[in-house]
Amino acid sequence: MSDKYHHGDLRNALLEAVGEIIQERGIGAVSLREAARRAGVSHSAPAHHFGDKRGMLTAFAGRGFEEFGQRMQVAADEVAEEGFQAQLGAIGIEYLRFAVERRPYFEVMFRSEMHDNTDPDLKTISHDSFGVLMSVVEAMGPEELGGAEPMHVAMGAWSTVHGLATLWLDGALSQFTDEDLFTLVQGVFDARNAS
Amino acid sequence: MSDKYHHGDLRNALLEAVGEIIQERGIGAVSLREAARRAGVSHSAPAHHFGDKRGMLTAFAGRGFEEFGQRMQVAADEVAEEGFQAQLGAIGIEYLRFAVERRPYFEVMFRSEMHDNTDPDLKTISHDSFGVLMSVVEAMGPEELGGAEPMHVAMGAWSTVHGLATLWLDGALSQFTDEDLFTLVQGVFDARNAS
DNA sequence: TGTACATCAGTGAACGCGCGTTCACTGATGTAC
DNA sequence: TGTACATCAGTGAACGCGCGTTCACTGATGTAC
Repeated sequence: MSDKYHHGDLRNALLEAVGEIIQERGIGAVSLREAARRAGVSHSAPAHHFGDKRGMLTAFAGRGFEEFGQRMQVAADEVAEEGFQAQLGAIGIEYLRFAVERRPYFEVMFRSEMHDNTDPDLKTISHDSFGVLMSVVEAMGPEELGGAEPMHVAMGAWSTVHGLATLWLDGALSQFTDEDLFTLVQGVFDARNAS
Repeated sequence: MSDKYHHGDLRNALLEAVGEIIQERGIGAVSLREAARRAGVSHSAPAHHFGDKRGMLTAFAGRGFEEFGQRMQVAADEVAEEGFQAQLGAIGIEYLRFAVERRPYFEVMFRSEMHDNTDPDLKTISHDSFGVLMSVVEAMGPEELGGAEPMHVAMGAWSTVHGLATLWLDGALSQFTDEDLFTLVQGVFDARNAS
């Protein structure tokens, strides 16, 4: 299949290649030419599918948000009967897990100078992801919220796990091992509920 | 002074230039040549002071951590008599303020692939910055900690403000205005203490 | 006070590199008849 | 079943660009005597 003139699934192959490049050499190493090289195709082929470099990364971010949103939803649903606190915790853990397991997606998704964040599809899907968290928080009653604004509770949860994820990915937590990270987040959550 | 052969303060001028570049065109636009251009000096001059590009950014990060650490310390000291919770809050607010006001520093400091994070000076000074937060938390008694580990309390505070800062800088909170950000963080803190 | 000399800071030409983008092209595929 | 033709996917040469790094150099400064 590799010596066919038509690749057959080049768009997907290129996006896979982007993920590999980021995983192996970091986000700065992404280029149309390198993606083409990895997909075994001429350097000008990517422009056919994505227009330009930004287009390629926008498509990549879209893929990421799709998987991300699904995972958030599944995580929230799985513990739906254990209460809202359990849902918040499950979403948080899954958020971190995604950041670690799917680092290339995570980085492109949240670095808006890399993609076209005015793209309507991307706006829709990223907004939907946040909606999973918001709908959990909005379903909470005043007693569970402790009288706080739903938005503040949601932002508090989001920023905490996002902060842990970015600190981890940026190497600021190099003192901890990979497994420590998840006991750490559990400890952070517990410390919060205790105070 | 601009037509002198010796600049007199080129090292500083180059680091200033790096800050301007990031502020205006983003971290991806930093280059030795552009920094030299802005400092009004030949393109090969920066190598004299920093060795290579990574060296220049390492020096830049060092400067950032220096100012950062001082600001954290001042913020903590100013409200030292109002109790530990006030100190945590003041550090958090100052953290965000630094991220917004000194964005170029913040970005290079926390993106470890940009600089040489094995540099001993940098390790020392960044470790010291974290020490400001840790020493506040470690001075808290069991009653203020609510029985939680000091490290977990510290990481919770750090990751929350760091998450807010990075989400803000990356444009994920574009729904909020610049001022909203600080009322938001206050709301997040309050929501936490309420629950 | 003057002179010789070492040291330091900055120059400018040159190199090779990988990149994004454009464009006329060609090979393969599918569809209409 | 065969043929003509349109459409689509990928090619490869070419362009101009900014970059990091090297290196022999030159101009300015400071110090010893």
